[in-house]
Amino acid sequence: MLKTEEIVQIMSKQGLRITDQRRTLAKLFAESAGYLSPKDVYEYMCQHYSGLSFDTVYRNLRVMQELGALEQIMFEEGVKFKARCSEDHHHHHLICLTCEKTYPITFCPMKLTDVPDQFQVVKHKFEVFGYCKDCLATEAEGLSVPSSTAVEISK
Amino acid sequence: MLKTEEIVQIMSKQGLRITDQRRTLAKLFAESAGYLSPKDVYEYMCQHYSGLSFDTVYRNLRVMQELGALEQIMFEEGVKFKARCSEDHHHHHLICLTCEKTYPITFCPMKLTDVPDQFQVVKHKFEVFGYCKDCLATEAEGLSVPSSTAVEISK
DNA sequence: CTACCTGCAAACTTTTTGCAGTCAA
DNA sequence: TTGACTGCAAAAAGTTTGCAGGTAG
Repeated sequence: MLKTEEIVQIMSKQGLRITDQRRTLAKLFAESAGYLSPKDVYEYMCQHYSGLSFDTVYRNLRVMQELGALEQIMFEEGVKFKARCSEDHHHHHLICLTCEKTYPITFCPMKLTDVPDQFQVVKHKFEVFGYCKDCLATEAEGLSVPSSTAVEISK
Repeated sequence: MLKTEEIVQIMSKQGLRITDQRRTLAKLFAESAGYLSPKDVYEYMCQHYSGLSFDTVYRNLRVMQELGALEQIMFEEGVKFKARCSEDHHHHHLICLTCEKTYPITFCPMKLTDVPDQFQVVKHKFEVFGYCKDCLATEAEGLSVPSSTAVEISK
């Protein structure tokens, strides 16, 4: 996953101004293991910026995604974002259903897939969902609090 | 893909009343090769029922999905629906980006995937996107009209 | 200094809910 | 006949846009 400074660099190099808010956004995503919904982001950012408005969050999420700093994924519950993977080689993900943290899978099934009759492949998606070791352990302990996707970040 | 009567049966057996509108819905999905958004469905149904309201479409889509007659998938552009696959064995899909028609892939990569360290797999998704033979042919002919997802259905 | 960024307000899209009349079984 | 289904209206939720003042570079 990208580090705070890498995300800031991406924005800076593309001509974006690095405001306090955008730096905090970069830090939030750099230190979040899982996916964040616009609402998650808004609620987190509100703790640091009192007069924050939802539209600015949307604008920044969109810009950061268009610049390639963030990845956008559709879940059943709606859109979510996380920092782009820093690994440059093609890979897939295991995704924990509890904490939404992702783990890389190097294996790509595409090479082994028999594509029928003149179908021209453009892209593919291979995602594995389940429960990660940590969340299973937490559950086993009988703790009712799942590890949250939100993170504590010192501003 | 399920046939009209199969969809109607599913609804009927679960205690739903088979209204004219629901039968038409069943027929629409049975004869549609691709995915349909709520809007697509609404616009199609409007041609047959003048006073149709959007909320009824939503209600019926939700009910049919909960009964297992329809599959619901999130695309970048939003939710879409199509009739459940009638094949009973596990499979995946090639999805055409133009007409959104799907083609089955029997190969499942899950068996070959090395899952790390105590990750408990619950489900997986493997989808291949591209252009199908028909749409490629249409494009090659220089025709600007992509084969629509909507279908002509005699009421 | 200047163009970009932000908050505010409002519009817009998508989806859900309550209610009363209508209709399938 | 009766409970489920539908249309209408309105609300709720999610997202986008225009504008005027503020700020990074």
